[in-house]
Amino acid sequence: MLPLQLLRDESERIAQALAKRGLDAGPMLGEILELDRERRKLQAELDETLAEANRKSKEIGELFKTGKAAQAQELKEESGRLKERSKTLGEALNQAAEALQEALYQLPNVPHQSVPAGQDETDNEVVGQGGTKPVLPEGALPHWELAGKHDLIDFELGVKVTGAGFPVYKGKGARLQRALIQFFLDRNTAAGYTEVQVPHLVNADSGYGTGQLPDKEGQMYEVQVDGLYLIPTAEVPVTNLFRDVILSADQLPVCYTAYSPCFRREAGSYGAHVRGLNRLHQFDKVEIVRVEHPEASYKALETMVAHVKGLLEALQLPYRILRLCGGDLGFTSALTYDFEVWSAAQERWLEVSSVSNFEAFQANRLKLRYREGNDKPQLAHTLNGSALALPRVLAGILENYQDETGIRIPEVLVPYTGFDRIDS
RNA sequence: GGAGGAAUGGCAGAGUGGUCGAAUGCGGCGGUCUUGAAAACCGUUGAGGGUCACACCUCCGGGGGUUCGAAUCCCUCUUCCUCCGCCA
Repeated sequence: MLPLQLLRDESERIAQALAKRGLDAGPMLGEILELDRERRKLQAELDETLAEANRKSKEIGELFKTGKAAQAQELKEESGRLKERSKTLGEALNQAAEALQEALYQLPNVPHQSVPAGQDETDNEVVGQGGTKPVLPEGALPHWELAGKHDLIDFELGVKVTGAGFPVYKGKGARLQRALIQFFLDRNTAAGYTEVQVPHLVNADSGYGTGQLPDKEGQMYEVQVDGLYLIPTAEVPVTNLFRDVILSADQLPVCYTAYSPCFRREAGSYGAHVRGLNRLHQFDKVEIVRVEHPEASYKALETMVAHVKGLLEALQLPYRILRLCGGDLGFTSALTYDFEVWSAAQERWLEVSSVSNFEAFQANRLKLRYREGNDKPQLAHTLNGSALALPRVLAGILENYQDETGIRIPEVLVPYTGFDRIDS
């Protein structure tokens, strides 16, 4: 949710920037500003009425004390009329405030100036790459076949226990996955991120805080009886740790990392592109989250990008970095870099990380602020990124590291796995 | 799951119908004193809306109600504590 003050001050600029998303925000902004005026007008009227009623109440108190009951009675009647009026005004105000709130929820974040205009993922801009695509041996296999051949992952068992998209990892497959989690957490904490373990179910307030609600409701699994949602990413609980928080400026930046399973309904996505580990309903991810001073947030974003890059280079996986275009940019993000790993056997790129600056968009919903000295609290900036999402990294390792007889383990992982090859 | 108690400002803790956004202590910030620091003393110190700035309005866990008037009374929800039961 964009800060209202920003819309009042810079609606022209915002409308232009939102055009990069292919959105004609002019009418929406007009409506919002109109609702805002309406709301303030009603608020002023209500305040005036309440002020009057407050004065009357005090007078009545005085009159009773001095024994002038008859006069007090008169004032009571006037007070009653004021009460009626404030009730009506209050209802009108609530309606206006609610309409304003809803309109604000509809408005996505303003793309950063560096965001390229564009329709969809084909317009994303490649801003970096590294590693070399391997030359695979004769008879190389896609990861789901490798996983079956070496008994690393059992997709069918997952179907039996739960359904499609819930794989069962076994033996060295499970071990490799755990090694990756450990490796990522170690690297992240070494880079200054504090490890946290957070709930995997969140309440609706948290969903609103980070922007999953109200619009992306269908993406999350919901536990209706308790009003809870399974997290689609650790971003939700971790960022919500800071809901309704005022930090002092010298506490910034706050850097957290968390491992969690992620649950996504991914309704309507089936077919060849979701085979194997390409797209799952449950997967593991290690996330990094930062709360930053607004002036430092873009520098922090570059730091995060460099860090994620370091992870992929340590694993020696061929990757590329994309700057998302306006059309592909997430609703809550101002600037996003995607990291993709080359899937050698499928011959396609797989997204393994998405690093974003949300500026004050989430902070505004979260009421996450910082205070400089004794100044008024200001909205902080929030950022996050995957570091990294596990299944596609796993897929990349299996495919890229396969040789004639099996699969090698990236050197940096060997201390974590305890084995350096997978052979059957 | 059952029975009781509680929820107030950064923290602790007063306040049981009016002048209470709220005593007091601690903490924070500013100052006096000091070579400097500590101590002591003085001042200041919640958030949101609104305004050029004031005024003014709202907020004492959330929601609803009683009353001219609610932190204070009633209902309800949530959370925490104590006891009992169950349990990884």
